[in-house]
Amino acid sequence: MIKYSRQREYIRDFLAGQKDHPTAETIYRNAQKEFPNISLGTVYRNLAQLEQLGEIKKLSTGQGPDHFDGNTSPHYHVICTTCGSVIDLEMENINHINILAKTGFDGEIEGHFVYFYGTCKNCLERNGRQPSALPQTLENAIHGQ
Amino acid sequence: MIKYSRQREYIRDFLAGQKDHPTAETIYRNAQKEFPNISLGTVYRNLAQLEQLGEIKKLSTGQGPDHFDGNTSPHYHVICTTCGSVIDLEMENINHINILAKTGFDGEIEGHFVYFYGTCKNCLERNGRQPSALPQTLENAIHGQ
DNA sequence: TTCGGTGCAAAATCTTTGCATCAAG
DNA sequence: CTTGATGCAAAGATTTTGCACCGAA
Repeated sequence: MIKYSRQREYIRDFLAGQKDHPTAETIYRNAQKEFPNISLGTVYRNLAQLEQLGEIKKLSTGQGPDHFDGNTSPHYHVICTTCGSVIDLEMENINHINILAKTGFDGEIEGHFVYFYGTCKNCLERNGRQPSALPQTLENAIHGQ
Repeated sequence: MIKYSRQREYIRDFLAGQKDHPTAETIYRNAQKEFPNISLGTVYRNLAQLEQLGEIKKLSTGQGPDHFDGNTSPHYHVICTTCGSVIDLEMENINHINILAKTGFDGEIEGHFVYFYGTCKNCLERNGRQPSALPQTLENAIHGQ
């Protein structure tokens, strides 16, 4: 049985009010303003719990720490390969790809994770719209999973 | 300038011959059969280098260690949420989703990562085709990124 | 000979966990 | 009271790195 905690409420509310997608570390540093003695462990435990409850989503970008999203409605994200930020994407749903996947898989397809890679507006402007400042690593990683 | 190394060649060849997608640890344990003193650091360094060269791909599943794929042709993967294995998927390309993404993003879309989640044939048979043995965590994570 | 690669171990990064104590129910 | 939540610190899991030595070119 789950008990109320001010720390958990803070984390939920903080995430709900953020349009970016902070990491545990960022959430922790903000929470410290209100709870000077809060620990990172508490932040991680609450994030895990909130995710279980379906009140937040964890975004694993495959580079660096996970990010967290207080918006649980279905939507996709772009990871800016220049600055690393994780940005909401308004886009029609693409659940039809599950059906495509099913035809080629001898088992059950239950869902998908999709992350787009690209360059955000800010970074485009800052870099004078160069062809692609992608690290080779990502450049190679991008097509085909 | 890159110099030849037997260790790197072994890793490349090993990956090319695997249809599953081993982790660095698994590659390491296999390499030890041929190079009893090889170190995990060497494995990681060579994997990073091979990825840079575009000769292998890194698959970040968001749970546990990264997996590596010696097949660099465009294709997608299913992660079995029961046994954790990463399985190749034959499926028509879905690059059109980049265009959908572009219309909703004020910046450049350069590519995407897609991972499907589901249950592989083996696990379905082993578990008598239960509705879904998904951990709640994944259940929540699955729809919408 | 030169300089990239290796083995080894230490460190870095990110996340989880044991435990005594605190506080919600 | 009872039991979940917290703070703290230690430990875990994964990956990276410094350094002295080895080996490819």
